[in-house]
Amino acid sequence: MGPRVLIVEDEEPLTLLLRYNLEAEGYEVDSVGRGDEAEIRLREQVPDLVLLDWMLPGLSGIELCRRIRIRPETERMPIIMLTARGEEGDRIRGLSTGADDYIVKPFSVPELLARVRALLRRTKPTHIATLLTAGDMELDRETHRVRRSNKELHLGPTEFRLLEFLMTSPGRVFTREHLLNAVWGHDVYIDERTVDVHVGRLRKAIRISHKPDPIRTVRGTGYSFDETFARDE
Amino acid sequence: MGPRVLIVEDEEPLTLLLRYNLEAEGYEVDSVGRGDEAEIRLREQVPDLVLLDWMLPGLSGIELCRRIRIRPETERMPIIMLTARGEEGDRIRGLSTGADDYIVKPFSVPELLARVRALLRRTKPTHIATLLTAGDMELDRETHRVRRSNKELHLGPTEFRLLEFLMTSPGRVFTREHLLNAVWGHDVYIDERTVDVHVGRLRKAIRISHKPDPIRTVRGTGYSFDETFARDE
DNA sequence: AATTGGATGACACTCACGTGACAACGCTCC
DNA sequence: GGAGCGTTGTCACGTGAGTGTCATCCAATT
Repeated sequence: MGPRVLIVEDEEPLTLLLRYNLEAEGYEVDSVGRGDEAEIRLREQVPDLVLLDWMLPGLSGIELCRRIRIRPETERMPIIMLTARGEEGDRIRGLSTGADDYIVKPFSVPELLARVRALLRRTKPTHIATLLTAGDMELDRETHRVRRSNKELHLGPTEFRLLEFLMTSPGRVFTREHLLNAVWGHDVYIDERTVDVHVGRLRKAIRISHKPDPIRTVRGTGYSFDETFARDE
Repeated sequence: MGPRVLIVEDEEPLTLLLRYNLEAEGYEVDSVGRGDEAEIRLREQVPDLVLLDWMLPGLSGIELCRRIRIRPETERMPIIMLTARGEEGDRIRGLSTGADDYIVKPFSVPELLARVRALLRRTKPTHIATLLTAGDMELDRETHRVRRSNKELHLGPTEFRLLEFLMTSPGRVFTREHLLNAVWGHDVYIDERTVDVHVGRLRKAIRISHKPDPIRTVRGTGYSFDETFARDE
């Protein structure tokens, strides 16, 4: 059983997105929509990490954070704050209240997952795959390096996250909408065709002469990392 | 007993189409035609998912959605909005009063079912078949791949949906009208003969020498995926 | 044989995807 | 500060796969 994560967030779609991706990574996910509910839940069970929204009904994130730190059982439990853009000043207050990390909405899924992993590595050194590999491709989350046939490749940040996300579910086809949510952020307004462009750039970046293209276009639907790619080697 | 789905839709034929196909997938289906009725029904029983039309008599979909999110019992219940073309796009996503997903009419049945499955996978991880298989044929919904005798086949989007739909109810005969509704969309105006052409293309695409044709023509009625096909192997 | 309904090849047309170009932005380094 | 560089989102354009319709041919049914 993986590490337990509690999501405290009132925005339902965001909660689902997070839950889905965390579970896909092997976490045990629980979630509540209100600050006071969260407090009760935390009395029942202490998770390994909490994702805490800044603005909450019932009990504000910052206040909840303070209370968590007071109780001895939850004193050292890692907390990641989710803050909306524009609350810049609040960041510092959030951290000073005792959050271990914060992340600004909108954020990409890989970015969040990276922070979760980073925090859990400190407290719960359960081994979580840091190296994604398929065929002659290798993606190291920790060092942010991508190799193909032991040749180092240069990818932009977005291309890296895109490849990272695709490689976590080889074979699975994602719509452009899904990719925008996962790679760019959960409520950014970006043209869907932009995904095409980045896929194109990614393809170009990982292209090696006489080697097959690992990214598959599914006409009318979206893209996927070709799961047969490794076998074709 | 499968997951329970509530349909809130005033267009009777569409309701029937949805009910029919959802039940074929093993869902427990209930339906109401008015927004205010839906609210009452939801007080009696909370389903696992709601399909909600945007425009409704009695109480608009958007208002109903808001109210659903207010009540604690239905706060986290997945909602899929059915919207007419023209109100589409990011507006709804932005305006979204809490729907988890939306789908634009006209939509195909496989498309809708895919979204229903996706949402229920998160909240109710009851195992739902992602792989359709019959004889030497294999259709993977997740990777969008079709194999026959372990040989990868190439199908266009429409052919894929057509085969997917036929394979979910092996042996059952569908009229052209039914197929148009299910595969193309519930109110597209397309010549019925077009179905013939696509069936022909599908047949050609899945043809392998000396293997039987899995698609059966029922003269005067329509087509079906041959349920004896698997046994003929 | 006549009639009805289905199969199929041809064709025009649409539309989704790939790609190069470009402006805006944020960096770093003088 | 300003110049240079890399990255990003959008657009325009070209191309080819996919789609719908039709005419013709073929098979089944009467």
